[in-house]
Amino acid sequence: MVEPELGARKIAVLHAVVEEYVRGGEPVGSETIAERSGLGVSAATIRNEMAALEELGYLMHPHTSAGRIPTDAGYRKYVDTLPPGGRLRDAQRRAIAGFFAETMVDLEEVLRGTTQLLSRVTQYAGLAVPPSGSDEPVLRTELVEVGNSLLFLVIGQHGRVDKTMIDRPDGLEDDALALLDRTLSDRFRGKTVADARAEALKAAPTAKPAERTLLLAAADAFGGIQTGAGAHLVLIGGVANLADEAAHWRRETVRRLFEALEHESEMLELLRDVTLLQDVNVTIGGEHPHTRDWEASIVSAPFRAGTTALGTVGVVGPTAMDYVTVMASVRAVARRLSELATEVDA
Amino acid sequence: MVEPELGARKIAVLHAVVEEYVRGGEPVGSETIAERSGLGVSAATIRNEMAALEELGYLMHPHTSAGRIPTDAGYRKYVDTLPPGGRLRDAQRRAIAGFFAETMVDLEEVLRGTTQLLSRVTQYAGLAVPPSGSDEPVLRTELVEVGNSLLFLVIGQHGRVDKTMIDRPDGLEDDALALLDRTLSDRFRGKTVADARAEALKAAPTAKPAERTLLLAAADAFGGIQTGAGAHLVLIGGVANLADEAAHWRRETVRRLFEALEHESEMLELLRDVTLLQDVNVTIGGEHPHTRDWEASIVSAPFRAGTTALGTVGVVGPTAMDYVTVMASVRAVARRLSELATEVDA
DNA sequence: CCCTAGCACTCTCCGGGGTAGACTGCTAAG
DNA sequence: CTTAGCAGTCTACCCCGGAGAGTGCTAGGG
Repeated sequence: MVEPELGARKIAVLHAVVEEYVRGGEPVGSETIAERSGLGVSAATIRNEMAALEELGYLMHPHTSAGRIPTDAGYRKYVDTLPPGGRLRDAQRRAIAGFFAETMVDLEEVLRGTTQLLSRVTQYAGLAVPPSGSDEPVLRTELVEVGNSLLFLVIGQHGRVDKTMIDRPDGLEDDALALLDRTLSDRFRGKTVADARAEALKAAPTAKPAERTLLLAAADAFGGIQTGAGAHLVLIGGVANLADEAAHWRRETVRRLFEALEHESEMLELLRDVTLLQDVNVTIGGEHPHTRDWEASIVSAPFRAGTTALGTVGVVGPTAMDYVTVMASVRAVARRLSELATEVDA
Repeated sequence: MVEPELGARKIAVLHAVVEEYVRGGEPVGSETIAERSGLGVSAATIRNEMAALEELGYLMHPHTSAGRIPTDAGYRKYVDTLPPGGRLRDAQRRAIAGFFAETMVDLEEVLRGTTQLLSRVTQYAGLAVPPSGSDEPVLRTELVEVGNSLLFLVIGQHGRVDKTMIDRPDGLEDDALALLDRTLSDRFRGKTVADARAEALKAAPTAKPAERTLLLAAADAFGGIQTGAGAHLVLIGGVANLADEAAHWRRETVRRLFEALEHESEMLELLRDVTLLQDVNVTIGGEHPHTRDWEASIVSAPFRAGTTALGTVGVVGPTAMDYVTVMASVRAVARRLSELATEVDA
C-alpha cells in the first residue's frame, strides 16, 4: 500500500462506527462511540478522529448535526482490517452442521438447500453458482428418439446430465441411428465438454452427411453446456429477507438489485472472479461495474473438490451488513461444501 | 346467483372507479367519474350510486373526505362483469407473436421465456407451471454407473429427463447391472410415472436381493418425479417489476408475497386448480387460503396439448391491476402455448 | 504534542395551529 | 328519480418554535 497505515485508534473508531451503524441503522455520534468502543478516551477525541476519517473518505455526514455513517470505502477498509477468523454463534454453527449432516447426492439440490441455509443463518439472501460443467469429463452420451426429434444426452463423470433436443436428419435409418449413438459416445467419452466440442467440429467435415449433421448438432449441444444455456447459472434463496431490507432503500435501488439477481449472467460474471480466489471475497456497494449505485454488498467464497474450483456460494445484503457473521457463515459453508465434494469425488 | 343483478349503471360506475383507480392509484371522487364515465349524469347521482356500492361492500372509503377505492369484492365483481374478449394493444400483440415465432423445442425453456414475456408485456411478474411429468409415459429408463453410485435416468415420451442418484447395492456385478438396466427399462416402458412406481413396488417383494434394492430405489425415484422433487415447480420471471409495485405496499405484505413466491409448493397449489378450468382465472387479494392479507392478485390460464392439460401460465401483480390487459395477455399466451404444444405433440 | 472540557452553533425532528382543498351526505327543488 | 347547492368533515400542507443531538472550535492541562 502506498497509503500510510491508518493509526490503530482510527481503525478502532472506524470499526466501532461500522458495527454500531449496522446494529442500529442510524448515524452514530461521537458520544456513543466514546462510551461503547472501550477506547477510554473522551468524545472530543473521538470527534477529532472521526473528522479525520471523514477527511480520508471513510465516513460521511448526512447533515451537520447528525452522526457519521460509513462510506463504501469505509466498509471496504473495515472489511480489510477485520481480524481473521470470525466467530459464529452456536445456533448458526449447529444449523450449518445439521444441514450438511443430511446426506444428499445431487449437487444442484445441495446447492439449492445451501442458498436457503445461508439466507436463514444470515437473514439476507443466499446465492450459489453450480459448477459450469465445462470441466466435467463426459462419461457417455446418448441419442434417444423422442417423437420426430432426437434427444442428445450428455452424462458427466460426476452425474451431471444435460439434454438438448436436435432435429432428426432426413433419411437416417433406425439401425444407423443405433450405430451412430455408440460411435458418438465412444468418440466423446473421457473428454471434457470443451474438448468434446472441438472433437465434434474436427470430425464433422470428413463424416458422411447424416453423421455430419449429428456431429454439428452435438457440437452445438456441447457449446450450450459450456455457456450454461438452459441450466441455472445462479441459484438464489431467501429473497423475502432481502425484500424486508429493501424497505429502507431507494426505490430505484431495489429495482436494480432485483433486475441484477434475475439477470443471471450478470450476476455470474460478478461471482466468477471469486472462484479463482482463495477465500472469502467481499464486493461492497458500487465497487464492481455491475453494481453501480447499489446499496448492496455481496460476500462470496469458492468451493472445490480437491484442488479444482467447482463453484461459488455467497450472500447478498445491504452494504450495512454484519460482515463478521456473514463472512464466517459463508466461509464455513464453503468449507463444508468443499469437504463434501472432495469426499464424493474420491 | 341469489343476489339480484346489480343495476347496469351501478356496474358502469364500479367499472369506472376500478379503472380510474388502477390508472391513477388514488381514491377517485364522484366528480371524476361523472366527467369521464360518459354516463351523462351529474356527480350527485354518482354519489348516490357510490354510496349504494359501498353499502354492498364493493367500494370503500379511506376517510370521510376522500374518494372511493374498490374492495377485493369490488375487483371480483368488476372482473366477473367484464365484457368477454379483451383487447390487446398492437405492441403487446406483436411481442407475443414474435416470441412464439422463434422455434424452441425444450418446453421448460419456452416456459422460462414465457414468464419473461408476460412480465414485459404486463409490467408485473410472470408465472409458469410446467407439466408435472406424472402423466408423461416413460420412454425408457437407464442405469448409469457414476463413481460409486448409480444414476437412474427416466426419459419421458416427450423428452423430459429426470435423474436420481441411488446407492449401488452391495455385491452387484457389472454384467448383472447391465442386465438389470435392460430389465428395468423394459418393465417400465410405456407406463405413466405413477404406474411405473406401482409396478416397481409390486415386483420388489418377489425379486432377488440386488434387484429388489434397485426396484425400491426406482420406486422412490418415480415417487420423487411425481411430487416434483428436484424439478422447478413454478417458474417466475420479472420480479423486478413486482419490486417496483411493492414500494406502495405494507412491509409485511411484501415479505409474505416473496415468501409465497419462493415457497413453490404453496404457489403450485394455488395454480393447480386452474389447470382444470377452461379459461382465464383470477384470484384477488385474500380470496384463497394461501393469499390471506395479500394486496396481490393472480391471473392465470391453463395450456394444453390437444385436450390434456399440461400446465399453467399467469401473472402476479397488485390487486389494483389492469385486469383487462393482463387477462387478454395471459389468455393469448396460453392459447399460443397450447397451439405450440399440440403441434409438437402431433 | 496530544487530550479534554466547555461552549457556541447548526440542523433535524416533532408537535401545534391554521388554512386550503377535496369529497361527501343531505336537502330541497325540478 | 335526478340535480344543484350547501354545510360539514377530514386530510394534506405549510409555517413556526422549541427540544435535542451532534458537531467544530478553542483554550487549558498533562
